[in-house]
Amino acid sequence: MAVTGAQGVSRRRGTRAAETEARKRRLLDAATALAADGGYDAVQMRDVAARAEVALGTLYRHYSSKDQLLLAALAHQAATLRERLDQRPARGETPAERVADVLRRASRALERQPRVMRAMLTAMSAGDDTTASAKLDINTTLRSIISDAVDGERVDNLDDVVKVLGAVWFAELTFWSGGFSDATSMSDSLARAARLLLP
Amino acid sequence: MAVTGAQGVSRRRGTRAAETEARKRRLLDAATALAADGGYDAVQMRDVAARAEVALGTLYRHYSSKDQLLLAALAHQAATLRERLDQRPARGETPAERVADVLRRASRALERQPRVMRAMLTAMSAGDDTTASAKLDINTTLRSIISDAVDGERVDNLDDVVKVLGAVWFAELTFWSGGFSDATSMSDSLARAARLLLP
DNA sequence: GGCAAACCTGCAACGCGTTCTAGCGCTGGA
DNA sequence: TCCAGCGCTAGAACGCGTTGCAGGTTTGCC
Repeated sequence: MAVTGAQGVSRRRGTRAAETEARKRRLLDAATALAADGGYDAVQMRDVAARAEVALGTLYRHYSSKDQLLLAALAHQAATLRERLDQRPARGETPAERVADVLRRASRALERQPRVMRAMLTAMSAGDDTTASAKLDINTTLRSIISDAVDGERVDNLDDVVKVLGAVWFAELTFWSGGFSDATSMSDSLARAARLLLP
Repeated sequence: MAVTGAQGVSRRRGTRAAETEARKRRLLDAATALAADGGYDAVQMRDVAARAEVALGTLYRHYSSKDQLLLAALAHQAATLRERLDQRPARGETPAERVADVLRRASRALERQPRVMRAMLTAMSAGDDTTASAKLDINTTLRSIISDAVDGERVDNLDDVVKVLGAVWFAELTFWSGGFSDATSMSDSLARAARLLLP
């Protein structure tokens, strides 16, 4: 009687490794769905596991903490964003305009699912050492999005500029997620910063 | 027998209101001391209360959550920093140099008690709505420190520049506290940002 | 076929933030 | 002078992240 649920269901579905992948996917989906409803607090590990039809221990086998779980989901979102932006490159004459355009589009995506992103950002800014590499990864993706938008033109100190813009982006996201600043003023700040730093 | 501890001790110390203030102070001190030893995790509400010789309920009466407590401690530190900087104004010929100088000094202070500041930053970036005003407050103090350093000189878009520098500062602090970037590279990034943005 | 290792499941248990209860003493106003 | 109410204390209790345990099943290697 012990083993019925997931394994029974997926008995004929594929290889063991594929099932494991599917389980991890379900876990990320479940976390995202719960975050969409009630934000960070609503992402409760027992619920995530239940919704993904997976045992709690298995959840912890794949994602060693709640923050790791949410960061993995965030990394997935960031990658998706990057792909979408790759397909429709930024518009604008100058680098500053293009960067502002990209960041504005990104902000628009946030507004659609504010709770989700807030939950993930909460995980992002938790000061846990063990999540450092996940965070670095996400940060790299964000920077690459910016530097793609600058594109073509030669810009002095490009790396530094991108770093500063990445920092501003991150800070604005955190402020927004902390509740004092709406998405509009977030885009505005980013656009202003881009104008200050880029031709 | 129930009421002996704190009240007994402070029986002759002062007015009721003064005792309350003293208790709040002890709570902040206890939180800071525990943070100095073991960081965020070591700041356990029961321990804070015990060390301050105050009942747990009283701790919660004054600071309605662990994050509020740490943010109050952080606000106190920020105010102290500001005073110290007021007494010894920033050095440097240009605004950029002065800003870099101030931020470097601030970073130095962090290195002295890294765990404390990391614990407080963890609280700062937790996405809790109820702490928004405390965070805003701290942010205002940090910005005022920057804009004092720019001083005198007329700078275009001063407000925007200060906002960007504040954002970079915050982001760098978070990265540092997250474990990937040491205090030195934090000052460097800040100096570079100042140079990009200021004459 | 046999066996160890890797994965899962269900479930109990622990730690710590937070809340709640009951009771006591001081203080300020009627 | 008496009493309402606030601020405090001790301590129990609740919720949720996290860990541990005792099985079962699958897979890869001999």
